[in-house]
Amino acid sequence: MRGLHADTGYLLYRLGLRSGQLFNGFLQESGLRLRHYALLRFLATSGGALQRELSTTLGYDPSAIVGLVDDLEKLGFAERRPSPDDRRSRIVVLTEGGRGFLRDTDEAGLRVTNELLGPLNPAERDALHTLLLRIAEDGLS
Amino acid sequence: MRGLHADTGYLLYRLGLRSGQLFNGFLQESGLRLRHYALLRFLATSGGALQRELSTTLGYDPSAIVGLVDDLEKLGFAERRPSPDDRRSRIVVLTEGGRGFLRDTDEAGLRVTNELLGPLNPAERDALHTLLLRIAEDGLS
DNA sequence: AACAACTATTGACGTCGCCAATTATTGCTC
DNA sequence: GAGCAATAATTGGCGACGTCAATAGTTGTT
Repeated sequence: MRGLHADTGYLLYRLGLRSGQLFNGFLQESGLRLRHYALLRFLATSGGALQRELSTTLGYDPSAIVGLVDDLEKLGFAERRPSPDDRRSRIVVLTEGGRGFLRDTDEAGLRVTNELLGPLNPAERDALHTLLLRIAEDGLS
Repeated sequence: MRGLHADTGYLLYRLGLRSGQLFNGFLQESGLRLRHYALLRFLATSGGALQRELSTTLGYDPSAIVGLVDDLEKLGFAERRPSPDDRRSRIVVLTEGGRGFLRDTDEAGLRVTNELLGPLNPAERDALHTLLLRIAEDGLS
């Protein structure tokens, strides 16, 4: 009979939970959660996005995006702007406050990842990241 | 600025979600969820366990274990037996029905993992599993 | 005998993923 | 160009989940 951790899928599930907990722990003091952080980071790389794009890229339900952007607007980290081509859409952009927040927390985020990947040396971390990326690109985002 | 998937921790979080969804999808028809399946599989390897052991090993809250074992008892896949040494404890054991269920679904579980790890060849899957196991053993279960 | 520690259980709270419905707007098509 | 399907954002609801507090019963210790 196969053991509990004999299955890679189950391992991924459990480690994903643990990773989310660690991230949320470090974000706790700022009042944000992992979802907000992911959204901010994506905005930083894209320069601005429709909420629909955020939904498909981040994999969150459109209804979830609404609340997340609401929260970020309240904190002054992002804002909604009307889309010139399509009045149904809103373009979400990072504000200067949001950029500052990312700068301040970037190092802390790395610390969390370090804690998570504790027993792995740099080469192994690279290998793991590459493998996960391959899986992620197949069917995800 | 680091990209969205530049962080291994976030990748793990997202893939963990996806893995859980896949597993739950395949379990849907049986009325169970991933948590039940993990519990059954652990029982199969251990031969029987106190609920407290299940809680620490699987990482679920003790209160969650109660409901899971309730469900499995209703389906006749497991049962609670009094512990001879300690009347506070109950020993949860797999029934013949539970063993049969595991036999029937074992192959389907492998299919899910195959789907998840689609783009990886066997050697890569081994490497990934080994790396994840190393992380898991550090602080988890 | 009294008290701290532990097991299982119940209940509550907030978050999350998912789905349905609604409103405003756009694009298609006839 | 009038009618209609499709789309974007939003609201609300439902079940599952992680977490914590509280309780009853039991054990071990001192």
